Amino acid sequence: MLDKSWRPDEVEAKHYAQWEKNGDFAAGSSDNAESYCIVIPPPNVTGSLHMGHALNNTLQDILIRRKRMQGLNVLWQPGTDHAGIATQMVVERMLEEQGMHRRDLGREKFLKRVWEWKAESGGTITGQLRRLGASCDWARERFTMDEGLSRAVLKVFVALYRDGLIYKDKRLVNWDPKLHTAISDLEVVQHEVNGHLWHFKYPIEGVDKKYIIVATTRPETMLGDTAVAVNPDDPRYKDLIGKYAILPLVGRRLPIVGDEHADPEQGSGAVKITPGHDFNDFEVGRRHDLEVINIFDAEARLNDNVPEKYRGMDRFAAREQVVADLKAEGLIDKIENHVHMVPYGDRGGVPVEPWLTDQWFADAATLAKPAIEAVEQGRTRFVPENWSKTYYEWMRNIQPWCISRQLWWGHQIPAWYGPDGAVFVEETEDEARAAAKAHYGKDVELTRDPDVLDTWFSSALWPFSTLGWPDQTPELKRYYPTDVLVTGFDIIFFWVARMMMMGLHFMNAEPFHTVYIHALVRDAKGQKMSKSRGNVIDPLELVEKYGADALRFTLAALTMPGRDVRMDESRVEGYRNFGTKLWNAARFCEMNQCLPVAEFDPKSAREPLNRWVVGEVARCGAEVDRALEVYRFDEAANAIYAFTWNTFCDWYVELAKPLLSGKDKKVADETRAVAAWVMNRLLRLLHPFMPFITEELWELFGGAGVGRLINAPWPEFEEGLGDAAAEDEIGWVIGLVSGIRSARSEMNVPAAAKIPMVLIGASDENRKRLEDYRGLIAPMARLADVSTAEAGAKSPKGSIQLVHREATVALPVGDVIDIDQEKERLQKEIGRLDDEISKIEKKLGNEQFLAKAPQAVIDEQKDRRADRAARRDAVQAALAQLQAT
RNA sequence: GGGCGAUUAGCUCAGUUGGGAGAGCGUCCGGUUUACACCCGGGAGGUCGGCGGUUCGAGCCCGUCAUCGCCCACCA
Repeated sequence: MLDKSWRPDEVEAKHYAQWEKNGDFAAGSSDNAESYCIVIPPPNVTGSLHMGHALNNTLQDILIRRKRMQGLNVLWQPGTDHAGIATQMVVERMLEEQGMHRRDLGREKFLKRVWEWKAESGGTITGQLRRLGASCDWARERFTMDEGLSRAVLKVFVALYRDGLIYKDKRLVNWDPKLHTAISDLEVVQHEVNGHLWHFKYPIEGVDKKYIIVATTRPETMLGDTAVAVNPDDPRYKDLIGKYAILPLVGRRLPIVGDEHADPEQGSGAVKITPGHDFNDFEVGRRHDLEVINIFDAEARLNDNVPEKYRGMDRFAAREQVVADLKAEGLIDKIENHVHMVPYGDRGGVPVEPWLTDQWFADAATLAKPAIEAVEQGRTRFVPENWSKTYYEWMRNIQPWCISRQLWWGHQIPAWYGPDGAVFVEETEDEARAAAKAHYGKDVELTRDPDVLDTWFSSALWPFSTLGWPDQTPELKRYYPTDVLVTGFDIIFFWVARMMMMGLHFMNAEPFHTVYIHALVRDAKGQKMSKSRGNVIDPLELVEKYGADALRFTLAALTMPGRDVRMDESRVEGYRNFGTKLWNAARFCEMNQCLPVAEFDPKSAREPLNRWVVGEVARCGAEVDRALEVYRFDEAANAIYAFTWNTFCDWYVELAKPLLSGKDKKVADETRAVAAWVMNRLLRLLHPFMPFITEELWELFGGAGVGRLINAPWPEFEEGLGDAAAEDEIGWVIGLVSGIRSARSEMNVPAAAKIPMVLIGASDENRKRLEDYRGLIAPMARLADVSTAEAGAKSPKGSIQLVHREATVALPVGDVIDIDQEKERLQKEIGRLDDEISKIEKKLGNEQFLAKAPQAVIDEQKDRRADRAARRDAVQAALAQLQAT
């Protein structure tokens, strides 16, 4: 016997362990069955599960479990990412707590520490994914720095280098002065800052007391100025072009150049040019062949290229000093308050500095072309579709991708330098040595490039590197291209775009046919979850409290296209209750011996109630299929929820009670078989969403010798289950019971009062129905008796009539009803109906409507008019009778 | 500046070939009846952001304004 309520904690671990032990998650290895593959977005190896992961992996698991049940050759490829900067920072912070710096340890020992940390914490997140129920093929788990995946990285790097698609260049990059590394454009985030706009006066050379005014938000960079630009068409400054200004504090001569970059509308119209520390100025410098002066060191402290007094100062201290010094010299025109955007490193949390360094770049523009075409041609499809626009926008304007990082944790760049700086890019040191020997004609000392690759470089290879590439494995052949990638919009650029580029370049085929983009998970108020806001909801706490099934179902039900998921604990609670509801329905079935009957054919059911519910579950199944095919997780979840609670529990189970306890054993047996059959189908439909509770209940409803639910076939419903007649009859019963309940409540009939009912003036069909279903209706509507009377018959003295469709129901209530109150209620009802009727009349009186509306719509309106008119008359009659009493 | 999205019940949100305003939660009333109080039954509550247009008919289509959110770019 099942317990009274569902205890997730007791069974979840048990079932997961069994699934894993039985190899239920293992990829199918048959080449015959159709294959279905999802590669997991690899979480950071040292991370822990947050709500975004929970959503992302729940959706994948739903897709995967369903396809597995459908008998496809399924692989859900799991793994983790080494997460270069993030992981290195964590270990650095741990060292810091011991008063150490990574440089104290040296590269080798530091890396050893990182690997130790990985060994220590690397299992956390995969353990948490298991807790969630994720049915990944764990035996195939990969890590981006595994031997195999590292080999793929080297091969890709060398190949792209040889194709000229990777190159080394000296240009301005975003430099993170805290982490001491270059970062890509994508890793820069703009923060709004309340700052100032300083207007400086630069003296014009050879003209006493004449100045050109330039404005800046970054005074300290003036120490690196090498020109002043004005717009060539600006009449104010035209004459100054070709002349020189003198840089205060430094004394350098600055050519005044004419350049379109200077906007006459902005500031003073003249702009200081610092080619070494500003992307726009760098371009201006190129156009005018200006000197590029680097004034910062790696920590953004001023270096020896500035006057002595500023050397070694932090950039912000230097800013104050420069302003003070200029002020002292009377060279500040004015200072305005100014709100502007300042670029920050997304990891380091300090403003990044445009800095001139040697870096490796990938020619993203070239790689992007086929990736754009793949989406244009529909070989890869975004769901929801509008994300393709975002993708195009970025891909068509893509900049060179800076792929080198001045870190230690990651894939070290396979480039070796000879004594004269000649570079040898090879997959191994031996090959580099050989290449160097061929180049120099003798063995020389080589030094390896110390930089590592951007983490996203290896992630870009994930869909094929995890399947074994560069080896031609059976898995690679069977599962690439993969089917769907499930991810959040925040990494379309970082990851999706790059996988497209690399996949198309190296595999000659798009890495996935569908990219399903889901939203962000926010808190109940719609705020982004963040540690600083303190509104982070830990998915594992919710799992602890309500069970993994409840969290999963919540995430699925809240996943609507184009809208963020607002995680409200009350919803999780509600879906936990849903699990309990299902549990109790199962318990009811168990108590009534509603257990699977072998070879039972639902079409053989004779009772309309049974025929009806069979049709309803088939309809629910069709809806789940339809919704999941178009990634409408919410609609699928809601269909199951509504069927389970409203259809099955609220009506079927209740209406079945009299049948189960009735004298007709055949009917009771049929009902038992149908109830069990429905539970069986329901559990299968629900399994992808709520794998644990359904697996637990499968022991009861799976039937003899069918094994575990995870391996059960996805339900397919043949045509013609249920029928229109049964639907009609049960619909009528439900409508009648609802009507009576509503009237009882409005008439304040005590709930416990069992009263007789007379159905007056019903059609022959409905009189028959009432006869047929009185046994079902009476207990549901708490009636003592049910009978019918001819049309126009008076209801028994002291009774109340209520109107149901074409019929009038008289409820004799003795003295429990307040007659005046009831009169009032009927008056109101008449008023409502009159309003509705006049609305319809107006419509039907409109010639244009009659001329132009489709016939079906017109007929519908006529039916409504007839229905409402009949009800109005009936209520009117009831009122008249009431007044006569 | 460019793009995307939102605005419907107290709250969170559904609502597609344009034709009777919905769900969950909350609230109020009433209830232990073959499972379930993590339950059952019933009710109240909405000028569908404003204005204009198309249409016989608009929550839905078009225009416009307002407010809010996100992404990209720029901001001397």
